[in-house]
Amino acid sequence: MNVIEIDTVSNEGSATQRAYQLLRHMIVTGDLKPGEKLKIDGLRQRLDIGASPIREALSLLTSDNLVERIDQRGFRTAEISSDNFEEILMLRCTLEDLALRESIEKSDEAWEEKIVLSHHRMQRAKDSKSDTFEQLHKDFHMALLANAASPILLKFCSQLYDLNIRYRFLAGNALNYQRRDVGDEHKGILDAAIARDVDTASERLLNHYKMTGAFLAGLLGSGSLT
Amino acid sequence: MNVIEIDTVSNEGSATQRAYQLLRHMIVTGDLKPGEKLKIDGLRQRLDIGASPIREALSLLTSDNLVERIDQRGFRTAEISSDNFEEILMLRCTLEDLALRESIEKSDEAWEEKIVLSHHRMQRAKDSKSDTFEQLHKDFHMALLANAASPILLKFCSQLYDLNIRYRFLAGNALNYQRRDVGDEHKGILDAAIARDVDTASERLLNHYKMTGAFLAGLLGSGSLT
DNA sequence: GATGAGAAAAACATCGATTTTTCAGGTTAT
DNA sequence: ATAACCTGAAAAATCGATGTTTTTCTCATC
Repeated sequence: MNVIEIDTVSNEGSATQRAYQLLRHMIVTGDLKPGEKLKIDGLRQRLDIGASPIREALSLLTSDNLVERIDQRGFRTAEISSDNFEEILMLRCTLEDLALRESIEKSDEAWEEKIVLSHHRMQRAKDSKSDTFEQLHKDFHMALLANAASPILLKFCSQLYDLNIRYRFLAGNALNYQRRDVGDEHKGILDAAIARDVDTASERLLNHYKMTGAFLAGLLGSGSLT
Repeated sequence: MNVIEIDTVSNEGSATQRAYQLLRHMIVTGDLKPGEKLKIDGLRQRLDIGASPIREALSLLTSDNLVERIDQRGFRTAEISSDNFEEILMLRCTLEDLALRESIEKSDEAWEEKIVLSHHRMQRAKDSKSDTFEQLHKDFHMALLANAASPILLKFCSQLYDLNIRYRFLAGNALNYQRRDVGDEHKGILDAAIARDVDTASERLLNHYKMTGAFLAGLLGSGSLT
């Protein structure tokens, strides 16, 4: 048993997990374009992972709505459309509202400390590489909901978050995103959550989504993404 | 369009699709018990399908929350618990309410005809083999929602339906289920939907779920399923 | 009688090769 | 000119074999 950790990132976990993470990242960030055909052989070479793990990873992504599987005809990345975007936005508002209320209702000190911490980490990374910021941004939003004792609901929220962020990346993320006063919005949500003010927190959270949503919907409508 | 028996699935489509359908059926009906280890080799022999398609099918089922994957340690069916059941019930009520309202709002004659037809088919199969009835029962419920132009929402509803029906099967489905006046409840929902009476339809639908839910929650609480 | 090391067995994960299916282009018949 | 029909290349799906990890079992030791 040789414990030789040469390449921590690329060699830990199963090949399937690695393929899943890599592919998801590539799709969400737009590295693989909407509707693009995903040829097994091409990906096999590009990721240096065998066909079976790639196939399994793509099957997993299918259920995340990031990949479509066409029987006997392979896989392709999910298409984008303004209808699709609006549905995601609508569902996020409904489900995150639900989750946030439950999360705050069950709140305790440990949870409070976690959201403060993840907010701080996100703030600190405001100007760093967008990948890092985006991860911390997701962490913050999921931390807000994390106290809801509803695993399925949280899974839905996480999926919808990724579907949504994909549109943001496709629109050229950081550029326009951090220009609005998102910092203030996050602080506002955090404060209301700490104060256990459910209604205010929820209202601010949904507003936060709808603002970004309206902006992206504009882009989609104008056809600059298709 | 022909109403085909489920058994005809044996040779059509890809091996992965077959494995997926078969396994899902086996899990939902309780043929594979909650928490049971799913040994690839055993399933390979039992279904007469190679390991790769089975693996892929299990990956798909993982994202349906019917199977859990433990890295490097294989697959097992999802556990059951009363918490899990209550979450499913809660989410179904929220999401189906949403979908039903949108579906009725966008209603047209074609949709109206479809729900009448699927209701009739379900009624006709009331006394037949439970598998057939259950399929038509799901068809009816999904037909009610089908007009909602929200593919993701419908997918969530379908997933939650399967998660829920699993509990019904585990409780010894048909036995107690058809004893209550479920026929009347269905008719009531159908009538309200045809009349485009959104509030009544939604109220009846949710009641329909909560009645079954309360019964099953009782069983779960008493520990007769665990 | 409990414990823990180490070996054997089982099961998982992955790869390479083979089979099956689809797709594109050109050909023939109407 | 168009539609139906081949045909070969490309890709997907699947199988069988192989390498690794986990689990089980044995047996000596405390």
